[in-house]
Amino acid sequence: MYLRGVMNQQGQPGSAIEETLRVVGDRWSILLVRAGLRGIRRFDDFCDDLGIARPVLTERLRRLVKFGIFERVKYQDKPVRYEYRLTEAGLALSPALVALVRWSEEYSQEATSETTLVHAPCGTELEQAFWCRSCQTTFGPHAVKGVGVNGES
Amino acid sequence: MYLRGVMNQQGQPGSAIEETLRVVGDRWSILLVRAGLRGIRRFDDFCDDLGIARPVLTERLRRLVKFGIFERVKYQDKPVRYEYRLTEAGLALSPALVALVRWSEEYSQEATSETTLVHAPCGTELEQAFWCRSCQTTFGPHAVKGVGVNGES
DNA sequence: AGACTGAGTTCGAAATCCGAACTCAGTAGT
DNA sequence: ACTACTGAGTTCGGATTTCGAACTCAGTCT
Repeated sequence: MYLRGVMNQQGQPGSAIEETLRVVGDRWSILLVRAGLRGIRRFDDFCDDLGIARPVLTERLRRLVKFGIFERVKYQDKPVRYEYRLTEAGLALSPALVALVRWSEEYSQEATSETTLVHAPCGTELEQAFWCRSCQTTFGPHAVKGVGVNGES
Repeated sequence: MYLRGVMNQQGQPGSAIEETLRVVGDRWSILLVRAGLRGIRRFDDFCDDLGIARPVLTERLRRLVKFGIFERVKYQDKPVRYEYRLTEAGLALSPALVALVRWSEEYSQEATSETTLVHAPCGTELEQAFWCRSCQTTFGPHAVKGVGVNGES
């Protein structure tokens, strides 16, 4: 029997990830965060780099600002100009981004990637793992339980 | 000066994550993977659990199967019925999912989450970290360099 | 004056999303 | 034999999003 009772109807508050994915779960937002991490800050640069349509970029940036992932900062006065910078919260998305990049490299077809992810101090390619404080070990995804709310695996 | 030359035009192959996000970067796909991890396998159960519209679910599942994240498995004959199971590749998305869940808990408003993510063997709440083999240390997102392609940070 | 820059808006066409109702094969109950 | 039900979809029309291309607007540069 499959648990039918987990229930997640439309009207309900929904779990945290659901809300998060309503903000960040589209084709562009994650890419915008990645661009932000690569040092891109200006409207036209986001536009050129991602090939995103301008009206969509406008809307996305507004939303990401609203949810505290980017902030809109004035960087000159004469003609008043703004740029978009990742906030602390935005930076904190990098583990998710890294996990996606890793996955892409490993499983995506046409992965012509020369991507490298390195530990900045030493330059070694990094591993992503979970860390259990009490066991003092790192471990992979298979030993994780309870992904999400009410998670019976 | 901002690097204008990173270039990622529309027609181009695009980096691996871009392709990945074209598959998985929408409001539902990640949620479907999460549901899969929670043990949900059948069409109607996905439907009820997520509140996703049926035609959209059909299309999403088809796409995820096509990209090797789910597989469509016949589980009975008499009336022939199929269910959807996460593949190895699908399971491998869990680090990304976990990272998102963690982020959601920490930064999303209205985070009424009672989510817990634990190390299955011991039940301790888990940390997510990067692991540098040569330094033998774990470290956080700030010490990561080169997120994505051509990444100058 | 004329061209350019950066950050957007406005437009109409095309693609997606949605809920509700329908299909279709088989099973279970009366 | 008739009815109801199940599971995995499909069909429908309408609402929403997305798109590219062209436009705006303030200020600067030549």
